[in-house]
Amino acid sequence: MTYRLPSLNTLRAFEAAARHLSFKMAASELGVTAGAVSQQVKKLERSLGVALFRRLPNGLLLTVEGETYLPQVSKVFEDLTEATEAIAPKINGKKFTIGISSKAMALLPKNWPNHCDSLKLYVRDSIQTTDIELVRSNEIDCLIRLGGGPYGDLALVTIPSSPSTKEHPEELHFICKPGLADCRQSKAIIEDLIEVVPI
Amino acid sequence: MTYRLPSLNTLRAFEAAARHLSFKMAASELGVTAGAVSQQVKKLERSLGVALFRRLPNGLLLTVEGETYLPQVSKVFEDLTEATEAIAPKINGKKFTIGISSKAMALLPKNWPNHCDSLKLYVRDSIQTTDIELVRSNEIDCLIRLGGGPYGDLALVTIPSSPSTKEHPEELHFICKPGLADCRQSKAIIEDLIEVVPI
DNA sequence: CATGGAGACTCAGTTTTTCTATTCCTCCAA
DNA sequence: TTGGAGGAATAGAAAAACTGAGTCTCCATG
Repeated sequence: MTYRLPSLNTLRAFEAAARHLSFKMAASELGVTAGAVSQQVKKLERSLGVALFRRLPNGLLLTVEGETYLPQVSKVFEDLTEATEAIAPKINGKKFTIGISSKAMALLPKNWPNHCDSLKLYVRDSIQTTDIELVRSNEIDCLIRLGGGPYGDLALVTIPSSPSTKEHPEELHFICKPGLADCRQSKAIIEDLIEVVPI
Repeated sequence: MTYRLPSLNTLRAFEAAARHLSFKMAASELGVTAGAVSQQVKKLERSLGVALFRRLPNGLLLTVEGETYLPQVSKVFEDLTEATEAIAPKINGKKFTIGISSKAMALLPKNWPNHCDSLKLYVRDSIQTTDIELVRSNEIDCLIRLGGGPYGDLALVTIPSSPSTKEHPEELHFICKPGLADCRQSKAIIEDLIEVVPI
């Protein structure tokens, strides 16, 4: 069976843009510029012969076709993610790697994190402050540390914790590339941290 | 939700190669060279960190992972094809376009083909013999004519019919690009022709 | 044993695609 | 009216994909 399909990579641009209803946000998720997303979506629309977005002055809206297409494309990506993770020991060259500072580690239960295997996590502890560079260079996927910043264009999720005084807010920071902020692993880790960190 | 996926276009190479258990045949289906397929598959395997094929001296075999992966990837392509055809008035710029010569048309029932809408067929009749060039240039997707040839690297399916004498074998020829030979539309048309042509 | 064919691999070089960076435009809100 | 936000368009740069030629191994044939 041969399939007549649009260029599959343009579908990623569409899916992200449709989810966010914004080329800019989709671009940030995918780690490219908004122009690139715009071009990819346009290419897809041209090859399908149908408009997927309505470009309004104040943002994007899906057309009927886009509205129909989006959930199906998302579903396909979910299925594919699941199938891929089931057979692949590493995606993009490695497991999801967590860098964590000693101080942050001390705040967490001894056996944290619990779900290393099922989520394919790999923990590198005793990461130094300067190591947000490791995030930028893709050496690690995310960094968990106490406070600090700024982190430039990296995504930051703050997990509140006590005892924290105004002077020394001991908040955990979860830092990663924007495109990874809400992938399965990130979300699982963040949820877990919220649960596990002493309030 | 962000998805950590391999390059989607490498999946097409894998899927075709796995279905045929041959890089060469996959290449022909995709309209590229075998080297290109080999490289794409290798890239996929590297990014997943797992071998999908066992390269035996006398051909290819899937590994356990490949065996697991194939049906899921195929399923995804099917779903995507369906979703895409549902919203797209044209894939790759147009409906599936049939060119048909006057003589061939005369051989067929008046209202042929019946399934134009559901299969998104578009029929251009009175095509000339020389118009296999229209197939090469993607102007039409397939050509239906009486006998003739040779067609070079194009795919040919012969539909036998009578009355045909040794001297003037009135066989219908279905000609298309190799990559389109067994797509949904081609298969439906060919089946239909076999049914409809007087024996 | 040659020997020739088939199919996969490699690698350099080219072509094609994709991305960036900049500039422009429109709309909206202050 | 002005500034900001977001999308569109463009040229040029960067990256990815493809080709084509040569190599290798295995197998079938004579």
